[in-house]
Amino acid sequence: MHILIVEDELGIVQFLEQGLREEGYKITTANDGSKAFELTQNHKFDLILLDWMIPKINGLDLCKAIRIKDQKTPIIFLTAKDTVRETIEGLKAGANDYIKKPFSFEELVERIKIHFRNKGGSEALSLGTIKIDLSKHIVLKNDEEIALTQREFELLTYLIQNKGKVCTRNQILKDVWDINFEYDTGVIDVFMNAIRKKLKLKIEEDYIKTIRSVGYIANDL
Amino acid sequence: MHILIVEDELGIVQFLEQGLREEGYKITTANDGSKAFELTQNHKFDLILLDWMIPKINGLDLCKAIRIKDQKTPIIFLTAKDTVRETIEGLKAGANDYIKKPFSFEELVERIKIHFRNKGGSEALSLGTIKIDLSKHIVLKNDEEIALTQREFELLTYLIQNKGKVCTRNQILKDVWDINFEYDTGVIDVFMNAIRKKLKLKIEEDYIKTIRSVGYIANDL
DNA sequence: AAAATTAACCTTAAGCAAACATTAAGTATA
DNA sequence: TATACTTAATGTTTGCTTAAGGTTAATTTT
Repeated sequence: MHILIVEDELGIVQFLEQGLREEGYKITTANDGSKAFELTQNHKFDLILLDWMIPKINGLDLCKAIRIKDQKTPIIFLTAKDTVRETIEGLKAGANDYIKKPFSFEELVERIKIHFRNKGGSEALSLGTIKIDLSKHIVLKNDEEIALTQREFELLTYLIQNKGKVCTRNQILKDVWDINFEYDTGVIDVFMNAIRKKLKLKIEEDYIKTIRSVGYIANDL
Repeated sequence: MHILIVEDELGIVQFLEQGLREEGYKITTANDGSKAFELTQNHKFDLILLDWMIPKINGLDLCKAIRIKDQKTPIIFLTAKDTVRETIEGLKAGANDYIKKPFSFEELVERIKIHFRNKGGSEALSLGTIKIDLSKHIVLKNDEEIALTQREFELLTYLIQNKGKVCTRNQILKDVWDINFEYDTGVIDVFMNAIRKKLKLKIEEDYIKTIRSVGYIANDL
């Protein structure tokens, strides 16, 4: 889960960054509005924490600007102003939630979790005619359900989440199997075989391509 | 659509009032139980948001009092995390739903819409031929009443409220048992077994499906 | 350039461990 | 003290991993 923190006060940034890192989130920070906007146009975040008062572009305008292209990513406002009017402005501009300074760290984490809970990973992953619904935990090919085991599901999801990028065998072992050391095993091959078989993907088809002596890559055609 | 907000904390009242006004609802507020009761006797509301802890009359008694004359108007409890267990009392007392603090504004609006969507009585949860009446605390299968214990009821309700979404074992432990740490226990299995047995759900039937090494999912067929 | 060699990958099947189902006994609760 | 909840023990199923043999592709040798 990748969170963007947009805040200019260094103390708060460090506090949030360190704390949220410990919670297991990947963090990127921006200390002014224009830098933040640039980041949002080139990267995908799972959630944005946005201070109301930031240099160059104010939080409200930044929120509106982000929402032009992206209606989905949850935006939570951090603000010292506790007047209701501005809350509403923020919500109208497309923010999803609002938290008043000073806030407890626990409170913030709770709020963040709420937003991830609702999302439930409902973003639909796809690869050609293959669709993955994470919240239902099903895989469809041409709208027909394909039963995969847990590991098969995880591996396929991983490849599709990294669509267009080569996944090396070591990366796969690390991210799917949690094996962080050099280890010669054939599991990946076995599972790739199972996935291709169940999804009826011929090897010469390029949806999932073998990169010999490197790894695998998933690609729409 | 006219909503009554019963809450004593001014900040929350204002936040809710303005936010819901923006959503197009007509809003009336009351900051204590007796004032709220008076309002309900002289006006008709389409929905009531009710804090658990309010001055003069507590939320639970107020709920009961309202239900003497009026069985229809949806009542949603706003409740702090650590009183969820008591909220079940609230549901028995005639509330239709509850929402845990802290909640996101979005989440609240979603819940409100759900109640307006299926208006025409208390919200009936269902799964195939299984029906749950939250206000009566009753489970029916093919119109025949099935006696469930409290925990069984809560677990089944939870699964059906999240129909179509996978409920992980950790989520279930957290939301039904309020166990927020990693803990190896077999309770879930025992209760799933009891529910399936009492409702005569065969494992190979997909109303409640086991997702191995993830959790369970409820589904209409 | 063809054949032989090697290395990486594909495929299959069997053993084994983990996850789940089920039952019963112990513990808490109302 | 009876009912419901939890833990523990046992049985069952599922699927992960290993291992072994077959295939393909790249490299080296002839």
